[in-house]
Amino acid sequence: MRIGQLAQVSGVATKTLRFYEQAGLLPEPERTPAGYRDYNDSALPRLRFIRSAQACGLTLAEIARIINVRENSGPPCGHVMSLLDEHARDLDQRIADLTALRTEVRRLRTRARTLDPSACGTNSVCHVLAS
Amino acid sequence: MRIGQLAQVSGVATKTLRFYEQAGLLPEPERTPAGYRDYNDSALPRLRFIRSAQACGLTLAEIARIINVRENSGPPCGHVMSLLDEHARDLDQRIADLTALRTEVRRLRTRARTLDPSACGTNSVCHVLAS
DNA sequence: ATAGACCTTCTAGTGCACTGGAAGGTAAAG
DNA sequence: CTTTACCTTCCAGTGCACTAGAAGGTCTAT
Repeated sequence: MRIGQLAQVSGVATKTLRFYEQAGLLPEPERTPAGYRDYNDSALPRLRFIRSAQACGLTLAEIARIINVRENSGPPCGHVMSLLDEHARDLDQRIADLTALRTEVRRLRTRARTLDPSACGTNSVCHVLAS
Repeated sequence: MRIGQLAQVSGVATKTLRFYEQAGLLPEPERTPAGYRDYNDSALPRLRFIRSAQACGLTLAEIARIINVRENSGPPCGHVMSLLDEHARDLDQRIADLTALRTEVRRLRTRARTLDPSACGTNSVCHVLAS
């Protein structure tokens, strides 16, 4: 399977496939005599794995690390579990931060409707945001 | 007031102050005969405004735009209100996305504890993440 | 034979908000 | 006079995940 076809069936751009290979996410494929990449059937499940892991919020570096652990030390379950724990905590934090921010933005927006534009002092940029 | 002192009292790094000036967020200050930046009292409230706006999730480009509107067309209230609306919607979306992601990550993490590492097939990288 | 579709490598750019470092000028203190 | 601290400009790098483009090689169809 050549790179364009893999891009087609996987939905991952050609450029991205080469980039993943260079980043250690995809193994180096065989080459045709002309030097064209010739992927075997393991490439597609690997790409699906990468997409699943990405969808969980893992970075490419973390995914590469999981693949590396897998190839050198067998099933990376423990490693993956601690990564998931870490990301769950991270998500808790980010959701809390964004929720607080949303509350503030809504408050400002509501306040903006009750303020008189002409009362906006010339010494500040905006009396809605200046708190 | 020289740049180091302004950095001190504002808590914004010297490099960042020069960067803000270059980005149109801070007006170009006076210069001493030696070419040193000499800030007046308007710089500090301006920096506070930038910090407030940033805390609301506005980008530097949006903040620069608000400042520009203010300087050319007076109080930017309408513009600011639509920006706040937009950011509130954006926050809703991001919070919903992250919450869904957190649910999924927790589900995988729970599942990982019940799966047997030795049952992890050799043809996949990780049976926890491969779904 | 030639058009075009596809492939290769390499370098460099995107967006965001800074941050770091080099090379050099200036001011105040000892 | 020299050290030290501070200032200047300019260029380049950070992290993340790609993405773009140039210059060239190859394969297939007409």
